[in-house]
Amino acid sequence: MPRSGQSSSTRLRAKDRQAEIIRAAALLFAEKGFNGTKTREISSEAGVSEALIFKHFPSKEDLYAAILAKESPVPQLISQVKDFAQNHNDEAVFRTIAETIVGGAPDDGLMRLILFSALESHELSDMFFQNHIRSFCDVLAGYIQQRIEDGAFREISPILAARAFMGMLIYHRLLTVLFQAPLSQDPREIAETFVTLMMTGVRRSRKKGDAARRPTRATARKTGPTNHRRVP
Amino acid sequence: MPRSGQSSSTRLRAKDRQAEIIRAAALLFAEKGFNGTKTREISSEAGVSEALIFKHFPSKEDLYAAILAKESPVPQLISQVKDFAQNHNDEAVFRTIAETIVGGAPDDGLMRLILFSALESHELSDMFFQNHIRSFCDVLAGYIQQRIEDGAFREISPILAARAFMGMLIYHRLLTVLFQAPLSQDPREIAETFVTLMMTGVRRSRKKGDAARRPTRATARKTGPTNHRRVP
DNA sequence: TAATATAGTAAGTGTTTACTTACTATTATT
DNA sequence: AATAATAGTAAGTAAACACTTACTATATTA
Repeated sequence: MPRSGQSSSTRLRAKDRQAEIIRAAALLFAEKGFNGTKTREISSEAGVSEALIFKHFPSKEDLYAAILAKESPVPQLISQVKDFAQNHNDEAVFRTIAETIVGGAPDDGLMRLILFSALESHELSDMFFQNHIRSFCDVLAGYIQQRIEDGAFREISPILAARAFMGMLIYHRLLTVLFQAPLSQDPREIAETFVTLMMTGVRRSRKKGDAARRPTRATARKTGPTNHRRVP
Repeated sequence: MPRSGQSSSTRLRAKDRQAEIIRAAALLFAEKGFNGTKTREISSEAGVSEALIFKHFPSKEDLYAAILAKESPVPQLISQVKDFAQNHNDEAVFRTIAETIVGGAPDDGLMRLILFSALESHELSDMFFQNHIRSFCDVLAGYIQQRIEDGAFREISPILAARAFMGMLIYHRLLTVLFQAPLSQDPREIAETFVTLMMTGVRRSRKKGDAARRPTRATARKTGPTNHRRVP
């Protein structure tokens, strides 16, 4: 008689089982971090024995790496934004980004994974950050730079302007993810407030002599047209 | 002969020793989080035996709680801001906050502690967050609300405007703390860029009919004058 | 200075943890 | 149907962990 007992679950192909283990592990790593998650919990969540995890992944570290290595949904958004950017549709560019992020992307689990991996400074953290956050800032900074050259935006450091906008959105997301601090407004309303604030802040006003008191030209030029690729 | 051996260190009073242990522990908790830090490491960093830690703190959890319970340097900044606020000195209000945060407060260790405690969701995390972050938003939102009533700022949700500004600053700080993504500009220049962006974005423009296309009055009023205390 | 309280440690203890070993059950191939 | 390969597990193991115990050293005070 079969001694294996209560295993009523199906027997899967290696790839499918790995995917299932990754799913379970990602859930727990996002919830409790790398050090806070035990391999026994992962196996339990995946519905398999602990030993099987090590059949598929040499170590807990490797399993974690496999999760961080999964590609992000960000590039899709970026290409979407680039379409609007080519048409110089400022409002669409900002609104698309704002509504996506305020609307809940990256989702709570991914947000927590990004933060945990950054804090616990895994080898792949930098790449993970690059994929999910920095690429956004780079694209946006590039667009702002171009719009300054067009004369549509006032002279402002493109990197800082991009960081400022992403800051509004990511910080908002951070508060909701980390501290369950929900707002009464609905996401689209929130997004629009941020977009309006940003666009009012960067648009060149029609009237002359509003550009404040410091040598703005120096600031905008000092960063240079290529510099925005190096820092988020 | 004294068998205790290499202990050339001084014998301290309980309070001083506790402070030293807390210092060592805060350093390590900020670096590796609660689960990533071992009591043996703490004792080593503090230069005492592991047993002594448990003489002073019943458990590792209690030690962590003692660190989170320490009061923050934030209230001082808040009172400073309130002075400017009473004089309706918009630029000073925003600039003081911006220069403080961009200038490096909270420091790297505190930033990491806040994030770790939020992610690992300790009992005291909420209070810790309240003390270090939310109070800022509350004060700022209150000020913005008042300036809207003064007619100095356009009608915008005070909570969202406050979040937006704090977002620029905290996100900027986050990037430098977590990803060592330094900028070529000096902190004051960076702060000023954020301040200008924010003030341009919220100030009521002199010309009529600039307030965009949506019913701004509804948005600003819906949150109400007291609502900004409930959410960051 | 003897008594007493305080500050400190060396050497454990039971439990948990990442990972292994030695085996069984199921599927695919010939 | 026999063979080989794959998918899976029960029962470990050595090390690491938070925390104790039983003791020693140094102050303070009557």
